[in-house]
Amino acid sequence: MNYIEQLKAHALKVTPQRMAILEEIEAAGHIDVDHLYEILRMNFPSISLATVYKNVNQMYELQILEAIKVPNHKLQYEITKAPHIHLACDSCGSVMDMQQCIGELIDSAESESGYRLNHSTVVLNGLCPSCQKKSA
Amino acid sequence: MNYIEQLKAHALKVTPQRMAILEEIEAAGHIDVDHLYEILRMNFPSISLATVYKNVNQMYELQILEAIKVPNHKLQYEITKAPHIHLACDSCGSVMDMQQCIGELIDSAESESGYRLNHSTVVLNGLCPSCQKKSA
DNA sequence: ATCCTTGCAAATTCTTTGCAGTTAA
DNA sequence: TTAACTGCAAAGAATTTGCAAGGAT
Repeated sequence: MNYIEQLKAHALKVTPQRMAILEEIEAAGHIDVDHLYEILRMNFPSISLATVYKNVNQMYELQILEAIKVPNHKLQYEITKAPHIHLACDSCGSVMDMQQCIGELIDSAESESGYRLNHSTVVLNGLCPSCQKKSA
Repeated sequence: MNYIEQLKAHALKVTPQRMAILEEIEAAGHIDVDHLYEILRMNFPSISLATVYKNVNQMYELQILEAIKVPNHKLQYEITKAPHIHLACDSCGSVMDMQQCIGELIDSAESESGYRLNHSTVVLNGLCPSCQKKSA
């Protein structure tokens, strides 16, 4: 999808910093602020950490981004896409996306609760195949 | 359920501080570290913030607690119970539990992915009934 | 032209750590 | 008894803020 449209739709100006942030998060899949900053600096030496924070927070609040917490790891951000499931490894901290329809779940929760729901974060934690081998 | 048993099962000593932390989290339902500390101090003036952090982190890693992130609010902790759904209000930050079976979801995700899953955090975000009225 | 955004540095807030004394098992 | 736990204070991280200069619309 087009980030430019998305930014404009939220009345955010299309700056090179914002585009770079979105592109790097997209490329990384799931990433925390520190790591994102380190990567951005490679192609964008002048960017400041404060700018990364301001933008990530702002876009998170606008639901352009979502956040996933795994024990022992910092909050990881990703581009908001269709509702899906995250598989998170408690050992290495990696997060994998899984396409599976959770629309029904959301619909039934909404009608039962009276909440007006608009986004979701579903994280299933455990050990990824690779970490299972290591601990075996 | 019995916290004493649970602590012993994880080789954690049963201290008054730990019991108080668990009891206050239970009573609050969902609470962040700061707020928890403030409440604990009322009945436990000598408790230190460092102790709260150490214990919450430790119990989170052991999955005695789980964590929920809502935009604009600090991480909130709760006692780990049977897998269930959290309804979180992005406006007031409140979190409500909803008993609904997500065992199937977990089982199918596990068999499809090769992950060994052992806990889950399902958060559906939106506006609670009360905040819907305010914004109407 | 205007308002938003950036980058810097400082301030603040949050979290962890080391250690000596205390306590649960 | 002894290994774990607590509280304190200090250190260290993480995050936010104020403001002047620059940039997008």
